[in-house]
Amino acid sequence: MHRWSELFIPTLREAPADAEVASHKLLVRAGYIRQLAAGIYSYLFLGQRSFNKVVAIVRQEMDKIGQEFLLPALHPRDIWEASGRWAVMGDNLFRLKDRKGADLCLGMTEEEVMTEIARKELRSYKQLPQIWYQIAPKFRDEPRPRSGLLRVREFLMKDSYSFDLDAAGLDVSYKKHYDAYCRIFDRCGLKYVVIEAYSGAMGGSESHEFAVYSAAGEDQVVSCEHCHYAANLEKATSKLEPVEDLPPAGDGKPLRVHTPGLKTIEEVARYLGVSPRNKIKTLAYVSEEKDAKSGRATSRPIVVLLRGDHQLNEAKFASALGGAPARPMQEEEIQQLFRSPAGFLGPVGVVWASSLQDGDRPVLLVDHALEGRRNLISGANQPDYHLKNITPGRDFQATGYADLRSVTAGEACPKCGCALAINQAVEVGHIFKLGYKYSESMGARVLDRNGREVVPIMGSYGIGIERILTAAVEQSHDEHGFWLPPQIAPFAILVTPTNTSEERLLHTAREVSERLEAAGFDVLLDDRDERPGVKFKDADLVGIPFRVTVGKKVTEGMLEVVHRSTRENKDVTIAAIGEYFEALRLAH
RNA sequence: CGGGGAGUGGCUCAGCCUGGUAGAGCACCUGGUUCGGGACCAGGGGGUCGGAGGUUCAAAUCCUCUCUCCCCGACCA
Repeated sequence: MHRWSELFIPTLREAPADAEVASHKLLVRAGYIRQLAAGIYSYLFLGQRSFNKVVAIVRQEMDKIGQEFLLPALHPRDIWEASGRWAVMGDNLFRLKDRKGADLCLGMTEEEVMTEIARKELRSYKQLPQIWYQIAPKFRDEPRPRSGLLRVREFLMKDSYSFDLDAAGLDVSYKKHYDAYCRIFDRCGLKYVVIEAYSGAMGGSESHEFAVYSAAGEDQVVSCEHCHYAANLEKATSKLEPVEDLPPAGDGKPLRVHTPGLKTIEEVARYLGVSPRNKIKTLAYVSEEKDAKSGRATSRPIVVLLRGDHQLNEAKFASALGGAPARPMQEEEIQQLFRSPAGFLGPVGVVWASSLQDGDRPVLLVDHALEGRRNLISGANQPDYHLKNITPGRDFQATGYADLRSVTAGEACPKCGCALAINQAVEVGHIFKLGYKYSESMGARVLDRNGREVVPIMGSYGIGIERILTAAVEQSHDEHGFWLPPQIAPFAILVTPTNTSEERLLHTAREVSERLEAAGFDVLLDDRDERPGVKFKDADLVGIPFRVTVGKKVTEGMLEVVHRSTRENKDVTIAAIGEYFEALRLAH
């Protein structure tokens, strides 16, 4: 049994000035964590104890589907070169040199190391499938660490990797992870949602994210209240209401109209008496790529067309470009391509690339919402003029059509048509079907049944351990403190004698603590010589879900059990205290 | 990296504008009283005012540079 009087639990009456988010303030106040530097935290006794419980749950569930490894955090440069990510990861990768001047980095994920093992060791289809996982620190030099433990530079991650012979095998490994993740987050007491997600820098096809709704979260989750549709904003789509096209003006061919000084969509639409929905929004970007062999940087104009009232989604844009980074065009570049200043740009009069491979011409990507539309209005590539009667496919030829716009709240669900909502959430887990990206680039091969060499297909799967705790605090707190689910709380029960100088109270509290502990509960005895008010305030703060108050009623053989979440207060006899918690445990 | 804010005992902050003695509350130590929602009395310890340079008889305060942290944007577990 742990006695508070002997422990280091530095609770704070006030939140540190640099904390903004509830979980950050409370975890510091409760003595769980202390900050060492931006995005770098020490976990103190209560924090580490809670982490250990989370880790134990994760490990138990992962052991049902995979095998635990422990990989190094220090990686040699060459494996990251092999995967191509030494260059791709840029400043996010912590890099360092050893005494001989050799380049090393700190692992931000471990696809490279796992694939390296697979490459060297896996020889036959008979060895597949494999699921390998670890629970180990990861390092990312985040551009901006944030919100306490929500976005940090060193964190504990459960990362796992699956190797299968074919896509059907990957489906099975993926499903195993999906189910294991559900069990993990259920056991951790989180109220989470599973959403369709964007694969991002990881590459790959299918991807799901496990998210916990919280205003502190950085994820935008689009969800339907009616059906179960839920997706990351970077991935979400919606059904659009049909838009009535304008009737052709004049002879129906592109018609120049004078729009003096009117640059924005809104201004032009109002001036011409039409809706922004009948306008084309023209956005100009440049993608810059370094040729891997020559090292020469090549840049290429990328122009995006959207419906006038729509917003470009950067993630969708990036994936339409195959992940190549793009930056907004500068004024001179715009002049060069369109021969017109920004504000009057349009697709007509430029010869666009017929495909992304058609490298000499500028690329024109058009959002699906413009497909099949007629008689739209765009800039005329001439100062103070716009064009009417623009019909895609007739007046200009796009390089390609893609889903490029961001969904907005209130649009119709793509599955059932009901209104979509957008909410903030914390991403606690993410699963990816990676495909062949790493196994191919790093040269992993096995022989199949027919003795032919095949490349194994991979999946990769992550859980942020800190984020489980953070999300749990975010979802269950008030101005006095927080309460964790007993499974992940540092202690399940706090026994509080109101006055330790009264021998009888202290004695009873000890005895009750011992009995509860013998019954298998994690018990903390607050035997500090403090006034009851101080102990109650601390009890409310530190995340322990149940409190047993040992006070005056002891003379009548009674204790009080306080449920932190509801603040319910129940009298229980000393004799029955064990059964009381036993019954609660059964209820869980 | 762009934009905004902040660095003063352990914590939260005042003092800075208008240069001259470093302050409050909480926390801490000793003694006493007190004991069901952050007690009271008495005494006490603790601060290179983020760092460097400059102006001045004199700098927490004015000037220059710099470091760190937080918040808003582009990234992710």
